[in-house]
Amino acid sequence: MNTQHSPTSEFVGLKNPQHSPKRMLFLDLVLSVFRLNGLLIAEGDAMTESLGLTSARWKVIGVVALSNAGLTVPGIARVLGQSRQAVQRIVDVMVSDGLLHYQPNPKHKKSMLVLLSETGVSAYNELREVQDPWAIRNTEDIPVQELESALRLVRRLIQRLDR
Amino acid sequence: MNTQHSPTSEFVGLKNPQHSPKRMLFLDLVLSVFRLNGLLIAEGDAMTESLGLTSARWKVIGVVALSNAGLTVPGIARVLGQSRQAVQRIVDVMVSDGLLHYQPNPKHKKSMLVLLSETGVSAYNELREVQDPWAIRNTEDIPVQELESALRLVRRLIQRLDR
DNA sequence: GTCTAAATGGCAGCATGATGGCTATTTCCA
DNA sequence: TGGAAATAGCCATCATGCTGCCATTTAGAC
Repeated sequence: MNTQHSPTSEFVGLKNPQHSPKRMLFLDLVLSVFRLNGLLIAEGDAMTESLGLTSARWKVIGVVALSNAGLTVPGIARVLGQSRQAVQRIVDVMVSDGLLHYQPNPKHKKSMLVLLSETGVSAYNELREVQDPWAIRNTEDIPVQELESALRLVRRLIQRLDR
Repeated sequence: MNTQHSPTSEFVGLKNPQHSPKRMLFLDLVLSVFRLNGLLIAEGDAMTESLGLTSARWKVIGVVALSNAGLTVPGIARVLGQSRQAVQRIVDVMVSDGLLHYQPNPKHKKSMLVLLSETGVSAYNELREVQDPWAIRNTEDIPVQELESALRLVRRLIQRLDR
């Protein structure tokens, strides 16, 4: 992705002595999350390219796959914390690509349920076949306890910001 | 932002017993980073709205402010881990908004140095005035040690992915 | 000193996601 | 039950960021 070494947060943070360490720590964390987000998207796109997926799509396919009875578009959006419209666009494309299909929703005349098609199910299986080794590869030298504690902190920040 | 409670990773992860805990933990962390990224951008936009800034712009203004002799556009891009083009667009707009200005670069005929204008300096000061309390507010009940350990993990993942 | 590879600028096109406005449907409560 | 509020679909617009392409400039190897 980068042609050079990128000092990112080492460079951006920790330089101005008039700020409290905690503040710099937090801003450094924020910038690092931005950075990691970008890298994860790039990585996800590259990883799922051969499956005809992208990062945006494996998020959706993952959510749908884990729902038993199907989800509406706004439901997927709520799970992912994204706008209805963004998810609607992705789902429409995925339906026309044959990965998902709509099903009448007994509880709502207009808001259809989204389900995996057969193609979608196999895409999800293939997805897991590349995603699992990727996840393992990226965590093999990181203790579970560290992952758990970082996840807790991230969730804590999410809870705080999501209102 | 969300009209309902958003279960995000609680929902997406931790359901399928055939996966190793570490894998689910990592995927959960990935989805949570996506989520946090979105929330941080929204928060940053709202916070700096009155200053005529956006998240994309305070990233740039922060990097430029911390550089002594100015940086080229590709230099900023390397620090932020973004494409030249994305940064170029933002910088051009910020120059025409009077926040930044270009200065001839003795080392490169075409690649100008980017510096803060006077307006840019005061915007940066105002930025810090809202950003500092925000950072403090969001970390007041979180021990420094937890922030440090999460930052270490995030950076570790960044290093691993950034090649 | 020359020549090749890397870096840069500038252009275009595309993907993702947010927002706002409008209408239709559904839910909730007085 | 009736009406307000929430939810959902749909359309358009904008912001951010990516890639590809090509010409120019710079830097490094020889």
